[in-house]
Amino acid sequence: MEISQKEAILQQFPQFEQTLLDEILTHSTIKQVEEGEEVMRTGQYIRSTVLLLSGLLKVYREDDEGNEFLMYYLEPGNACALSMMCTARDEQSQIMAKAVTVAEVILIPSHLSEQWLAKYKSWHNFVIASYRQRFEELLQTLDSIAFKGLDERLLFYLKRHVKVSGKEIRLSHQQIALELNSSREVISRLLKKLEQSGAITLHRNFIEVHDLEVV
Amino acid sequence: MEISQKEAILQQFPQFEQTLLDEILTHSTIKQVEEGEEVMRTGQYIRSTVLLLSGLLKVYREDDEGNEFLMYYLEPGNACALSMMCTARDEQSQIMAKAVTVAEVILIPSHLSEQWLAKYKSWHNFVIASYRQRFEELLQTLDSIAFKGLDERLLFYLKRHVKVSGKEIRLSHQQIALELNSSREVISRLLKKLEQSGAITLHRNFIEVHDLEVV
DNA sequence: GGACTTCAGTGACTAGAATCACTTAAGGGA
DNA sequence: TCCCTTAAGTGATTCTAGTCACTGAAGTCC
Repeated sequence: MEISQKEAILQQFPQFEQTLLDEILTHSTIKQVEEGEEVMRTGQYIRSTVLLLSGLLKVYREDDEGNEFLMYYLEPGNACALSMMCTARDEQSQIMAKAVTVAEVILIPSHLSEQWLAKYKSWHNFVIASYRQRFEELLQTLDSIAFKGLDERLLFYLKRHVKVSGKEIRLSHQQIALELNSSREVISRLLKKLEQSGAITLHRNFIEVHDLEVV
Repeated sequence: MEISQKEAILQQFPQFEQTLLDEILTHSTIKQVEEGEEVMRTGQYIRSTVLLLSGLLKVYREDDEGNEFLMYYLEPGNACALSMMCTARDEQSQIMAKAVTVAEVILIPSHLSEQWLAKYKSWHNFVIASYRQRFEELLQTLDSIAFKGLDERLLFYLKRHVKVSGKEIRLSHQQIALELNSSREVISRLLKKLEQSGAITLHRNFIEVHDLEVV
Protein backbone atom coordinates (compact mmCIF):
# COMPACT_ATOMS: atom_id res chain seq x y z
CA MET A 1 0.00 0.00 0.00
CA GLU A 2 1.30 3.41 -0.87
CA ILE A 3 2.37 6.13 1.47
CA SER A 4 -0.31 8.48 0.20
CA GLN A 5 -2.98 5.99 1.11
CA LYS A 6 -1.57 5.57 4.56
CA GLU A 7 -1.77 9.29 5.03
CA ALA A 8 -5.31 9.36 3.74
CA ILE A 9 -6.35 6.71 6.22
CA LEU A 10 -4.57 8.46 9.03
CA GLN A 11 -6.37 11.63 8.18
CA GLN A 12 -9.84 10.11 8.08
CA PHE A 13 -9.33 7.81 11.03
CA PRO A 14 -7.01 9.62 13.39
CA GLN A 15 -8.43 7.82 16.38
CA PHE A 16 -6.97 4.45 15.40
CA GLU A 17 -3.92 3.32 17.26
CA GLN A 18 -0.69 2.78 15.38
CA THR A 19 -0.69 -1.02 15.46
CA LEU A 20 -4.27 -1.12 14.20
CA LEU A 21 -3.36 1.19 11.36
CA ASP A 22 -0.58 -1.16 10.42
CA GLU A 23 -2.96 -4.09 10.36
CA ILE A 24 -5.38 -2.19 8.20
CA LEU A 25 -2.59 -1.28 5.84
CA THR A 26 -1.39 -4.82 5.47
CA HIS A 27 -4.64 -6.77 5.46
CA SER A 28 -7.24 -4.62 3.81
CA THR A 29 -7.74 -3.51 0.26
CA ILE A 30 -8.70 -0.13 -1.01
CA LYS A 31 -11.21 0.04 -3.76
CA GLN A 32 -12.07 2.83 -6.11
CA VAL A 33 -15.81 3.12 -6.69
CA GLU A 34 -17.38 4.94 -9.59
CA GLU A 35 -20.27 7.32 -9.30
CA GLY A 36 -23.49 5.34 -9.15
CA GLU A 37 -21.74 2.07 -8.48
CA GLU A 38 -23.16 -0.29 -5.94
CA VAL A 39 -20.92 -0.75 -2.93
CA MET A 40 -22.95 -3.15 -0.93
CA ARG A 41 -26.20 -5.00 -0.96
CA THR A 42 -27.68 -7.16 1.73
CA GLY A 43 -29.01 -10.56 0.91
CA GLN A 44 -25.71 -11.64 -0.46
CA TYR A 45 -23.16 -12.49 2.19
CA ILE A 46 -21.12 -9.56 3.24
CA ARG A 47 -17.53 -10.54 3.67
CA SER A 48 -16.06 -7.20 4.42
CA THR A 49 -16.41 -4.30 6.71
CA VAL A 50 -16.56 -1.13 4.68
CA LEU A 51 -14.87 2.10 5.73
CA LEU A 52 -15.23 5.20 3.64
CA LEU A 53 -12.03 7.03 2.80
CA SER A 54 -13.27 9.61 0.33
CA GLY A 55 -16.39 10.48 -1.59
CA LEU A 56 -19.99 10.05 -0.56
CA LEU A 57 -22.18 7.00 -0.23
CA LYS A 58 -25.89 6.80 0.18
CA VAL A 59 -27.46 3.96 2.06
CA TYR A 60 -31.01 3.18 1.17
CA ARG A 61 -33.71 0.60 1.40
CA GLU A 62 -35.28 -1.02 -1.59
CA ASP A 63 -38.36 -3.19 -1.55
CA ASP A 64 -39.45 -5.95 -3.87
CA GLU A 65 -41.31 -3.60 -6.18
CA GLY A 66 -38.34 -1.36 -6.76
CA ASN A 67 -39.48 1.34 -4.38
CA GLU A 68 -36.68 2.82 -2.42
CA PHE A 69 -35.98 5.42 0.19
CA LEU A 70 -32.92 7.00 1.61
CA MET A 71 -31.75 5.94 5.04
CA TYR A 72 -28.70 8.15 5.40
CA TYR A 73 -25.48 9.27 3.82
CA LEU A 74 -22.00 8.10 4.72
CA GLU A 75 -19.13 10.51 4.64
CA PRO A 76 -15.38 9.92 4.79
CA GLY A 77 -14.41 8.63 8.20
CA ASN A 78 -17.64 6.73 8.55
CA ALA A 79 -18.16 3.03 8.43
CA CYS A 80 -21.05 1.23 6.95
CA ALA A 81 -22.65 -0.10 10.10
CA LEU A 82 -24.59 -2.61 8.09
CA SER A 83 -21.53 -4.28 6.79
CA MET A 84 -20.69 -4.93 10.41
CA MET A 85 -24.05 -6.02 11.59
CA CYS A 86 -25.89 -7.74 8.87
CA THR A 87 -25.74 -11.42 8.65
CA ALA A 88 -27.03 -13.01 5.53
CA ARG A 89 -30.45 -11.59 4.94
CA ASP A 90 -32.98 -13.12 2.71
CA GLU A 91 -35.78 -10.71 3.17
CA GLN A 92 -37.63 -9.07 0.39
CA SER A 93 -36.33 -5.64 1.28
CA GLN A 94 -32.72 -4.93 0.82
CA ILE A 95 -30.34 -2.39 2.08
CA MET A 96 -28.11 -0.97 -0.57
CA ALA A 97 -25.14 1.32 -0.51
CA LYS A 98 -24.31 3.22 -3.63
CA ALA A 99 -21.67 5.81 -4.45
CA VAL A 100 -23.07 9.27 -4.95
CA THR A 101 -19.71 10.54 -6.13
CA VAL A 102 -16.55 8.66 -6.95
CA ALA A 103 -15.32 7.20 -3.72
CA GLU A 104 -12.59 5.16 -2.12
CA VAL A 105 -13.54 2.46 0.33
CA ILE A 106 -11.42 0.31 2.58
CA LEU A 107 -12.50 -3.30 2.65
CA ILE A 108 -11.59 -5.20 5.77
CA PRO A 109 -12.18 -8.92 5.84
CA SER A 110 -14.97 -9.70 8.28
CA HIS A 111 -13.02 -12.17 10.36
CA LEU A 112 -10.37 -9.54 11.05
CA SER A 113 -12.73 -6.80 12.01
CA GLU A 114 -14.33 -9.30 14.33
CA GLN A 115 -10.97 -10.14 15.93
CA TRP A 116 -9.99 -6.52 16.24
CA LEU A 117 -13.00 -5.81 18.43
CA ALA A 118 -11.28 -7.59 21.26
CA LYS A 119 -7.77 -6.66 20.27
CA TYR A 120 -7.92 -2.91 19.71
CA LYS A 121 -9.73 -0.61 22.00
CA SER A 122 -9.87 2.12 19.38
CA TRP A 123 -11.49 -0.26 16.91
CA HIS A 124 -13.98 -1.39 19.44
CA ASN A 125 -14.91 2.18 20.28
CA PHE A 126 -15.17 3.02 16.64
CA VAL A 127 -17.57 0.18 15.99
CA ILE A 128 -19.75 0.99 18.95
CA ALA A 129 -19.78 4.65 18.00
CA SER A 130 -20.72 3.78 14.43
CA TYR A 131 -23.66 1.71 15.56
CA ARG A 132 -24.86 4.51 17.72
CA GLN A 133 -24.58 7.12 15.03
CA ARG A 134 -26.37 5.05 12.44
CA PHE A 135 -29.07 4.12 14.87
CA GLU A 136 -29.67 7.76 15.61
CA GLU A 137 -29.78 8.70 11.97
CA LEU A 138 -32.13 5.89 11.22
CA LEU A 139 -34.37 7.10 13.99
CA GLN A 140 -34.42 10.55 12.49
CA THR A 141 -35.41 9.14 9.15
CA LEU A 142 -38.08 7.06 10.79
CA ASP A 143 -39.33 10.11 12.59
CA SER A 144 -39.71 12.15 9.50
CA ILE A 145 -41.58 9.40 7.74
CA ALA A 146 -43.83 8.58 10.63
CA PHE A 147 -44.78 11.99 11.84
CA LYS A 148 -44.30 14.39 9.01
CA GLY A 149 -45.96 15.26 5.75
CA LEU A 150 -44.11 15.05 2.49
CA ASP A 151 -43.41 18.77 2.51
CA GLU A 152 -41.45 18.53 5.74
CA ARG A 153 -39.75 15.36 4.64
CA LEU A 154 -38.59 17.07 1.49
CA LEU A 155 -37.21 19.90 3.56
CA PHE A 156 -35.43 17.42 5.81
CA TYR A 157 -34.05 15.68 2.75
CA LEU A 158 -32.77 18.90 1.21
CA LYS A 159 -31.15 19.99 4.44
CA ARG A 160 -29.38 16.71 4.79
CA HIS A 161 -28.24 16.95 1.22
CA VAL A 162 -26.89 20.44 1.71
CA LYS A 163 -24.99 19.27 4.75
CA VAL A 164 -23.17 16.51 2.91
CA SER A 165 -22.68 18.10 -0.48
CA GLY A 166 -23.33 21.79 -0.51
CA LYS A 167 -25.92 24.26 -1.68
CA GLU A 168 -26.02 23.21 -5.29
CA ILE A 169 -28.07 20.09 -5.41
CA ARG A 170 -27.45 18.38 -8.70
CA LEU A 171 -30.44 16.08 -8.82
CA SER A 172 -33.51 15.85 -10.98
CA HIS A 173 -36.92 15.95 -9.40
CA GLN A 174 -37.27 12.36 -10.46
CA GLN A 175 -34.28 11.27 -8.40
CA ILE A 176 -35.51 13.10 -5.34
CA ALA A 177 -38.94 11.55 -5.73
CA LEU A 178 -37.32 8.14 -5.85
CA GLU A 179 -35.30 8.66 -2.70
CA LEU A 180 -38.34 9.86 -0.84
CA ASN A 181 -40.46 7.11 -2.30
CA SER A 182 -42.83 9.61 -3.84
CA SER A 183 -43.59 10.70 -7.39
CA ARG A 184 -42.03 13.31 -9.60
CA GLU A 185 -45.12 15.46 -10.05
CA VAL A 186 -45.66 15.78 -6.35
CA ILE A 187 -42.03 16.67 -5.68
CA SER A 188 -42.11 19.21 -8.50
CA ARG A 189 -45.11 20.90 -6.98
CA LEU A 190 -43.57 21.02 -3.52
CA LEU A 191 -40.30 22.36 -4.88
CA LYS A 192 -42.20 25.03 -6.73
CA LYS A 193 -43.75 26.11 -3.47
CA LEU A 194 -40.32 26.30 -1.88
CA GLU A 195 -39.12 28.40 -4.78
CA GLN A 196 -42.07 30.75 -4.36
CA SER A 197 -41.19 31.15 -0.72
CA GLY A 198 -37.68 32.13 -1.75
CA ALA A 199 -35.87 29.24 -0.12
CA ILE A 200 -34.52 27.79 -3.35
CA THR A 201 -34.22 28.48 -7.05
CA LEU A 202 -35.00 25.75 -9.54
CA HIS A 203 -32.94 24.98 -12.62
CA ARG A 204 -32.85 22.10 -14.98
CA ASN A 205 -31.15 19.24 -13.18
CA PHE A 206 -30.12 21.23 -10.20
CA ILE A 207 -31.47 23.18 -7.31
CA GLU A 208 -29.86 26.23 -5.83
CA VAL A 209 -30.46 26.41 -2.11
CA HIS A 210 -30.64 29.81 -0.46
CA ASP A 211 -32.06 29.27 2.97
CA LEU A 212 -34.06 26.31 4.15
CA GLU A 213 -34.50 27.49 7.71
CA VAL A 214 -36.83 30.37 6.92
CA VAL A 215 -39.58 28.22 5.46
CA MET B 1 -29.48 -10.31 46.09
CA GLU B 2 -31.49 -13.43 46.61
CA ILE B 3 -30.82 -16.87 45.26
CA SER B 4 -34.05 -16.92 43.27
CA GLN B 5 -32.99 -13.79 41.44
CA LYS B 6 -29.65 -15.27 40.61
CA GLU B 7 -31.40 -18.21 39.10
CA ALA B 8 -33.73 -15.97 37.17
CA ILE B 9 -30.81 -14.07 35.71
CA LEU B 10 -28.98 -17.25 34.90
CA GLN B 11 -32.02 -18.50 33.08
CA GLN B 12 -32.54 -15.40 30.98
CA PHE B 13 -28.89 -14.75 30.32
CA PRO B 14 -27.22 -18.13 30.16
CA GLN B 15 -24.52 -16.82 27.86
CA PHE B 16 -22.87 -14.69 30.56
CA GLU B 17 -19.72 -16.00 32.11
CA GLN B 18 -19.65 -16.75 35.80
CA THR B 19 -17.52 -13.81 36.87
CA LEU B 20 -19.74 -11.42 34.95
CA LEU B 21 -22.80 -12.88 36.61
CA ASP B 22 -21.20 -12.25 39.97
CA GLU B 23 -20.54 -8.64 39.06
CA ILE B 24 -24.10 -8.19 37.94
CA LEU B 25 -25.33 -9.72 41.15
CA THR B 26 -23.24 -7.49 43.34
CA HIS B 27 -23.40 -4.18 41.47
CA SER B 28 -26.77 -3.97 39.84
CA THR B 29 -30.23 -3.52 41.21
CA ILE B 30 -33.39 -5.27 40.21
CA LYS B 31 -36.48 -3.20 39.89
CA GLN B 32 -40.09 -4.21 39.79
CA VAL B 33 -42.05 -2.24 37.22
CA GLU B 34 -45.82 -1.93 37.19
CA GLU B 35 -47.93 -2.30 34.11
CA GLY B 36 -47.94 0.94 32.18
CA GLU B 37 -45.00 2.35 34.10
CA GLU B 38 -42.32 4.22 32.26
CA VAL B 39 -38.98 2.45 32.33
CA MET B 40 -36.93 4.85 30.33
CA ARG B 41 -37.12 8.08 28.45
CA THR B 42 -34.48 9.75 26.38
CA GLY B 43 -33.75 13.39 26.86
CA GLN B 44 -32.99 12.89 30.46
CA TYR B 45 -29.61 11.34 31.14
CA ILE B 46 -29.68 7.63 31.21
CA ARG B 47 -27.49 6.32 33.95
CA SER B 48 -28.19 2.67 33.63
CA THR B 49 -28.17 -0.10 31.15
CA VAL B 50 -31.48 -1.91 31.30
CA LEU B 51 -31.81 -5.68 30.98
CA LEU B 52 -35.21 -7.29 31.00
CA LEU B 53 -35.65 -10.20 33.35
CA SER B 54 -39.37 -10.82 33.09
CA GLY B 55 -42.43 -9.22 31.60
CA LEU B 56 -42.77 -7.25 28.41
CA LEU B 57 -41.66 -3.76 27.48
CA LYS B 58 -42.61 -1.70 24.50
CA VAL B 59 -40.22 0.81 23.06
CA TYR B 60 -41.76 3.64 21.13
CA ARG B 61 -41.17 7.05 19.75
CA GLU B 62 -43.11 10.07 20.80
CA ASP B 63 -43.04 13.43 19.08
CA ASP B 64 -43.68 16.88 20.44
CA GLU B 65 -47.39 16.75 19.71
CA GLY B 66 -47.95 13.55 21.63
CA ASN B 67 -48.07 11.34 18.56
CA GLU B 68 -46.36 8.07 19.08
CA PHE B 69 -45.56 4.89 17.31
CA LEU B 70 -44.24 1.54 18.31
CA MET B 71 -40.66 0.69 17.48
CA TYR B 72 -40.47 -2.80 18.92
CA TYR B 73 -41.08 -4.95 21.93
CA LEU B 74 -38.48 -6.20 24.39
CA GLU B 75 -38.77 -9.65 25.88
CA PRO B 76 -36.95 -11.26 28.80
CA GLY B 77 -33.34 -11.79 27.90
CA ASN B 78 -33.26 -8.62 25.83
CA ALA B 79 -31.51 -5.41 26.64
CA CYS B 80 -32.73 -1.99 25.86
CA ALA B 81 -30.22 -1.05 23.21
CA LEU B 82 -31.08 2.58 23.65
CA SER B 83 -30.04 2.64 27.22
CA MET B 84 -26.64 1.61 25.94
CA MET B 85 -26.42 3.92 23.01
CA CYS B 86 -28.19 7.09 23.73
CA THR B 87 -26.31 9.98 25.05
CA ALA B 88 -28.30 12.85 26.40
CA ARG B 89 -30.75 13.83 23.71
CA ASP B 90 -32.54 17.07 23.57
CA GLU B 91 -34.51 16.56 20.45
CA GLN B 92 -38.18 17.08 20.15
CA SER B 93 -38.86 13.39 19.66
CA GLN B 94 -38.25 11.03 22.46
CA ILE B 95 -37.81 7.36 22.76
CA MET B 96 -39.74 5.84 25.56
CA ALA B 97 -39.85 2.40 27.09
CA LYS B 98 -42.93 1.40 28.99
CA ALA B 99 -43.99 -1.81 30.68
CA VAL B 100 -46.78 -3.64 28.88
CA THR B 101 -47.11 -6.10 31.74
CA VAL B 102 -45.55 -6.09 35.17
CA ALA B 103 -41.86 -6.59 34.63
CA GLU B 104 -38.54 -6.96 36.36
CA VAL B 105 -35.57 -5.07 35.03
CA ILE B 106 -31.93 -5.20 35.95
CA LEU B 107 -30.32 -1.81 36.19
CA ILE B 108 -26.61 -1.75 35.61
CA PRO B 109 -24.74 1.48 36.24
CA SER B 110 -23.52 2.88 32.93
CA HIS B 111 -19.89 3.14 33.92
CA LEU B 112 -19.82 -0.55 34.72
CA SER B 113 -21.47 -1.72 31.53
CA GLU B 114 -18.96 0.42 29.73
CA GLN B 115 -16.06 -1.22 31.56
CA TRP B 116 -17.43 -4.68 31.02
CA LEU B 117 -17.29 -4.24 27.29
CA ALA B 118 -13.55 -4.63 27.44
CA LYS B 119 -13.48 -6.97 30.40
CA TYR B 120 -15.99 -9.67 29.50
CA LYS B 121 -16.20 -11.16 26.08
CA SER B 122 -19.70 -12.45 26.70
CA TRP B 123 -20.88 -8.99 27.65
CA HIS B 124 -19.29 -7.50 24.62
CA ASN B 125 -20.95 -10.05 22.37
CA PHE B 126 -24.23 -9.49 24.06
CA VAL B 127 -24.08 -5.76 23.49
CA ILE B 128 -23.09 -6.08 19.87
CA ALA B 129 -25.81 -8.67 19.30
CA SER B 130 -28.37 -6.41 20.95
CA TYR B 131 -27.46 -3.53 18.69
CA ARG B 132 -27.83 -5.72 15.67
CA GLN B 133 -31.17 -7.11 16.69
CA ARG B 134 -32.64 -3.74 17.47
CA PHE B 135 -31.30 -2.28 14.28
CA GLU B 136 -32.94 -5.05 12.32
CA GLU B 137 -36.24 -4.62 14.08
CA LEU B 138 -36.14 -0.91 13.57
CA LEU B 139 -35.55 -1.49 9.90
CA GLN B 140 -38.57 -3.71 9.72
CA THR B 141 -40.68 -1.06 11.35
CA LEU B 142 -39.29 1.53 8.99
CA ASP B 143 -40.06 -0.71 6.08
CA SER B 144 -43.64 -1.18 6.99
CA ILE B 145 -44.17 2.53 7.45
CA ALA B 146 -42.37 3.53 4.29
CA PHE B 147 -43.70 1.00 1.84
CA LYS B 148 -46.95 -0.29 3.15
CA GLY B 149 -50.47 0.89 3.56
CA LEU B 150 -52.12 1.04 6.93
CA ASP B 151 -53.87 -2.26 6.35
CA GLU B 152 -50.60 -4.13 6.01
CA ARG B 153 -49.06 -2.23 8.86
CA LEU B 154 -51.93 -3.23 11.06
CA LEU B 155 -51.40 -6.82 10.08
CA PHE B 156 -47.71 -6.53 10.83
CA TYR B 157 -48.55 -5.00 14.17
CA LEU B 158 -50.98 -7.74 15.08
CA LYS B 159 -48.54 -10.45 14.10
CA ARG B 160 -45.83 -8.95 16.20
CA HIS B 161 -48.23 -8.68 19.07
CA VAL B 162 -49.27 -12.28 18.77
CA LYS B 163 -45.64 -13.32 18.79
CA VAL B 164 -44.85 -11.59 22.06
CA SER B 165 -48.07 -12.06 23.93
CA GLY B 166 -50.35 -14.58 22.37
CA LYS B 167 -53.53 -14.78 20.37
CA GLU B 168 -55.70 -12.80 22.71
CA ILE B 169 -54.84 -9.21 22.15
CA ARG B 170 -56.13 -7.20 25.04
CA LEU B 171 -56.09 -3.77 23.55
CA SER B 172 -58.71 -1.26 22.57
CA HIS B 173 -58.86 0.03 19.04
CA GLN B 174 -57.81 3.35 20.46
CA GLN B 175 -54.57 1.96 21.83
CA ILE B 176 -53.73 0.26 18.57
CA ALA B 177 -54.44 3.46 16.67
CA LEU B 178 -52.08 5.30 18.97
CA GLU B 179 -49.25 2.85 18.49
CA LEU B 180 -49.63 2.99 14.74
CA ASN B 181 -49.99 6.74 14.82
CA SER B 182 -53.37 6.53 13.19
CA SER B 183 -56.92 7.15 14.37
CA ARG B 184 -59.42 4.93 16.07
CA GLU B 185 -62.10 5.08 13.39
CA VAL B 186 -59.70 3.99 10.71
CA ILE B 187 -58.36 1.12 12.79
CA SER B 188 -61.89 0.03 13.65
CA ARG B 189 -62.81 -0.12 10.00
CA LEU B 190 -59.71 -2.10 9.09
CA LEU B 191 -60.23 -4.51 11.96
CA LYS B 192 -63.79 -5.01 10.84
CA LYS B 193 -62.53 -6.02 7.43
CA LEU B 194 -60.15 -8.51 9.02
CA GLU B 195 -63.02 -9.91 11.01
CA GLN B 196 -65.09 -10.29 7.87
CA SER B 197 -62.27 -12.20 6.26
CA GLY B 198 -62.27 -14.56 9.21
CA ALA B 199 -58.79 -13.76 10.48
CA ILE B 200 -59.91 -12.39 13.81
CA THR B 201 -62.95 -11.96 16.01
CA LEU B 202 -63.60 -8.65 17.67
CA HIS B 203 -64.72 -8.23 21.24
CA ARG B 204 -64.86 -5.32 23.56
CA ASN B 205 -61.33 -4.52 24.62
CA PHE B 206 -59.82 -7.56 23.07
CA ILE B 207 -59.21 -9.22 19.79
CA GLU B 208 -59.17 -12.93 19.24
CA VAL B 209 -56.71 -13.87 16.56
CA HIS B 210 -57.38 -16.95 14.46
CA ASP B 211 -55.04 -16.79 11.53
CA LEU B 212 -53.29 -13.75 10.22
CA GLU B 213 -51.44 -15.51 7.45
CA VAL B 214 -54.45 -16.28 5.29
CA VAL B 215 -55.38 -12.65 4.74
C1' DG C 1 -31.11 24.48 -37.10
C1' DG C 2 -34.38 20.86 -36.94
C1' DA C 3 -35.21 16.30 -34.53
C1' DC C 4 -34.98 13.90 -30.34
C1' DT C 5 -34.55 13.07 -25.66
C1' DT C 6 -34.99 14.13 -21.08
C1' DC C 7 -36.78 17.12 -17.52
C1' DA C 8 -40.24 20.03 -15.63
C1' DG C 9 -44.98 22.14 -15.14
C1' DT C 10 -49.98 21.64 -14.86
C1' DG C 11 -54.88 20.31 -14.56
C1' DA C 12 -58.14 16.64 -13.60
C1' DC C 13 -59.07 12.71 -11.19
C1' DT C 14 -58.59 8.98 -7.58
C1' DA C 15 -57.48 6.71 -3.33
C1' DG C 16 -56.20 6.25 1.35
C1' DA C 17 -56.52 8.03 5.55
C1' DA C 18 -57.86 11.63 8.96
C1' DT C 19 -61.48 14.14 11.00
C1' DC C 20 -66.15 15.29 12.50
C1' DA C 21 -70.36 14.27 14.36
C1' DC C 22 -72.93 11.25 15.74
C1' DT C 23 -75.23 6.56 17.23
C1' DT C 24 -75.02 2.08 19.34
C1' DA C 25 -73.31 -1.42 22.38
C1' DA C 26 -70.94 -3.41 26.54
C1' DG C 27 -69.64 -3.58 30.98
C1' DG C 28 -69.32 -1.84 35.93
C1' DG C 29 -70.95 0.16 39.99
C1' DA C 30 -74.56 1.93 43.10
C1' DT D 1 -81.83 -2.73 37.52
C1' DC D 2 -80.75 1.52 35.85
C1' DC D 3 -77.21 4.72 35.08
C1' DC D 4 -72.92 6.01 33.55
C1' DT D 5 -68.68 5.48 31.39
C1' DT D 6 -65.99 3.87 27.88
C1' DA D 7 -65.49 1.34 23.53
C1' DA D 8 -66.91 0.58 19.00
C1' DG D 9 -69.55 1.41 14.53
C1' DT D 10 -70.86 4.49 10.76
C1' DG D 11 -71.73 8.07 7.29
C1' DA D 12 -70.19 12.43 5.44
C1' DT D 13 -66.52 15.35 4.48
C1' DT D 14 -61.83 16.94 3.80
C1' DC D 15 -56.95 16.54 2.86
C1' DT D 16 -52.81 14.78 1.23
C1' DA D 17 -50.50 12.39 -1.98
C1' DG D 18 -50.35 9.46 -6.07
C1' DT D 19 -51.74 8.80 -10.92
C1' DC D 20 -52.89 10.01 -15.68
C1' DA D 21 -52.48 12.57 -19.57
C1' DC D 22 -50.80 15.94 -21.40
C1' DT D 23 -47.89 20.48 -22.76
C1' DG D 24 -43.82 23.13 -22.64
C1' DA D 25 -38.66 23.86 -22.09
C1' DA D 26 -33.87 22.84 -22.17
C1' DG D 27 -30.20 20.52 -23.89
C1' DT D 28 -27.88 17.50 -27.33
C1' DC D 29 -26.60 15.18 -31.48
C1' DC D 30 -26.30 14.99 -36.14
